[in-house]
Amino acid sequence: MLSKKCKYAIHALVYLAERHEQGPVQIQDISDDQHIPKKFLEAILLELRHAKILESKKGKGGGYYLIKDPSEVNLMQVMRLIDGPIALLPCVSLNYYERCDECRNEKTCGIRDSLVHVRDETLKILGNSTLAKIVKREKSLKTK
Amino acid sequence: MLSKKCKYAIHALVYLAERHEQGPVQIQDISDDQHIPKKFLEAILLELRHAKILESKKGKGGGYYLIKDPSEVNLMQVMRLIDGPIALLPCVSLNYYERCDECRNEKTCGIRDSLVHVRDETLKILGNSTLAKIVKREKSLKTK
DNA sequence: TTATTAGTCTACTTATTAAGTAGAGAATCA
DNA sequence: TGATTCTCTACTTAATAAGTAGACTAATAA
Repeated sequence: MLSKKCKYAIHALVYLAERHEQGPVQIQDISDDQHIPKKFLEAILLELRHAKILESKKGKGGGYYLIKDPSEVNLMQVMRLIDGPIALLPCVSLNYYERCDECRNEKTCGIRDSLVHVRDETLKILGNSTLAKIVKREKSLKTK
Repeated sequence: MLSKKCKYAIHALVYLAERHEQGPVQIQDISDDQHIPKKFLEAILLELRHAKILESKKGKGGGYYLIKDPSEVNLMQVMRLIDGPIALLPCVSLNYYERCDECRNEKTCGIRDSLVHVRDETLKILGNSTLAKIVKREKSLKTK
C-alpha cells in the first residue's frame, strides 16, 4: 500500500500539473483544495523540490511550480522518491536492493521469479502513468 | 513491500509443500530450517490453519501439514491472508475496499485507473504462482 | 528600509503497525 | 501418567508513519 504521504504527493503534483505554466501556486491553496495538512504538505513539496521536480519562489506571489513537463513526471518516480522500493521484496528491488537474511541461497529461491515479474509489470504501468495523462484523464472524466 | 510475517508464511508453506503427503512436520523443524523465530512461526501457522490451508496434529509425531494440493495454493491467497490488500490504494482494492477520504470524487480521480491496472496485472501473476510451481522451480534451480 | 508574505528546515510528538515473547492450557501418544 | 506438540490470549518492544512547532530566510512592495 502507498503511504498517505505518497498519495498526498501525487495529488499535489496533479494539482500543479493542471496549473502548469500559470505561475507559482501557494502551499495553502493546494492544502485547502486537496485536504492535505499544510505542515505535512510543506515537507512533501520540499522533498519534490530537492528531487528537482518542483521549484519554489518565496515572498508575495510565490509558491510552487513544476519545472518538468507533466509528460516527464510519472508515478514510478514519485512512488520511489516518497515510499522507496516498488518491488515486494528487497531482494528483487532494482533501486533499493538488499539481500534476504532468511534465504540462504538467493539463486535457488523459487519465490523471486514471480516477484520479479510483478515488479516489471508494475514498473511498466507506473512508468507509463505520467502527470499529463492523469490530468487528461481527469478532464475527460469530469466532462462526462 | 511484504511484511516479514508474510515472507515467513510463504517460506513455511513452500517447505511444507516439498513434504506434502509425507506426514506432519514440526514447527521446530520449519523454524530451524527456514530461520524463523519459533514463537512467531507458531502464530503464522495457526493463521494458515484457520484459513483451512494447513491442518495440525498434536502430541508425539504431530506437526503441521498441507490440506490443499500445492497446485491449489497460490501467493495471492497467502498475501491477502497475511498482509491484507494487494492493491496500492484502498479505493482500488477488490477484497479490502475503502473510500479515499481525500478524493472528493472517486469517479473523476485520474490516478485510480493506473492502479487498477497494476492491481489486475499483479493478481494475475500472483494467482498463477502456486506452491507446486515454486517447488518445481526450486528443484530445477538446485540441480543446475 | 521595514512590514508582510511565503517557503525552509530542524526537531520534535503522537499514533499505528510490525515483530517478537511469555506462559498457561489442551490434545495426543507411548 | 508423563512427555510431546500444538493452542491461544496477552503481552512487550521496535520501527515507521503521520502530523506539529517554531525559529529562520528570501522576496516583494509600500
